[in-house]
Amino acid sequence: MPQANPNHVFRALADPTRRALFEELSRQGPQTVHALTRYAGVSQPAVSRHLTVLKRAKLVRNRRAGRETHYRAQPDALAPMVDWLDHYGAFWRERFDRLESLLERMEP
Amino acid sequence: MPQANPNHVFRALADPTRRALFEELSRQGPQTVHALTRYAGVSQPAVSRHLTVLKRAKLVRNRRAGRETHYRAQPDALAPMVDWLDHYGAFWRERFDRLESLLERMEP
DNA sequence: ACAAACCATAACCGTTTGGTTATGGTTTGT
DNA sequence: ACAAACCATAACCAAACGGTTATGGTTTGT
Repeated sequence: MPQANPNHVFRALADPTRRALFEELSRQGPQTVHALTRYAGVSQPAVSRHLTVLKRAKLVRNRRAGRETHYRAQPDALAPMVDWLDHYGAFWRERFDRLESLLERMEP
Repeated sequence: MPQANPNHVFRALADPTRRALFEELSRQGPQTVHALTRYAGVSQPAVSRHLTVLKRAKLVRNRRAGRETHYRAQPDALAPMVDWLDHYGAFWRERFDRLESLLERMEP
């Protein structure tokens, strides 16, 4: 499974409304566009286009079911961002390395 | 030390040129605007403004030394992004939880 | 069969963004 | 003292963004 363009991921999550949509899908599970529209506080077309952007970043998947479309979060698409932080965020790297070294001492 | 606005962090890192600047500072250490301009491939004023955006997100700090300004990466400002991923990225959370549970079994 | 519900796309609009050149202030080197 | 170097800010511009209303295509319910 080819990783999504990191650029797409970073760009998609730069907008607070899109982050909120992704968060909602992560917490509450799959939902229709209608439900997400009620949640988001912007118009339905706006939600649709935000979802399109998230989809291009592979952060969500959709499944058509009759007249409604169900969207679900695809959290493993965050991998490029995690990798980036892993690489360039010393704060994070430290925290991770500490655990990993413990892990290695545990299972040599 | 109050965490930077998560919005600022996400927005700042959404631009590839700004990410490149932050990466360069992370890898090579502090550098002047001049050096960063040679690296970035855009004009000096453009670099200056990108650095201002990164600074608002607290991702970089600057120190004036005579006529030059030295910028350095401030990786712990990535914390809001790490926290967010920790919360909403199942992929990531799994990886982390697995290590943490091992850690707990080690040090009860 | 028909009206209503659901969703995506189009068309439009003001604002933000990311780039440029121009300029000016401070500091350095000669 | 003066020219050059370094940097930030201003002014400007095209493109991208995020929102809206309008519209049309499917699907559902009566």
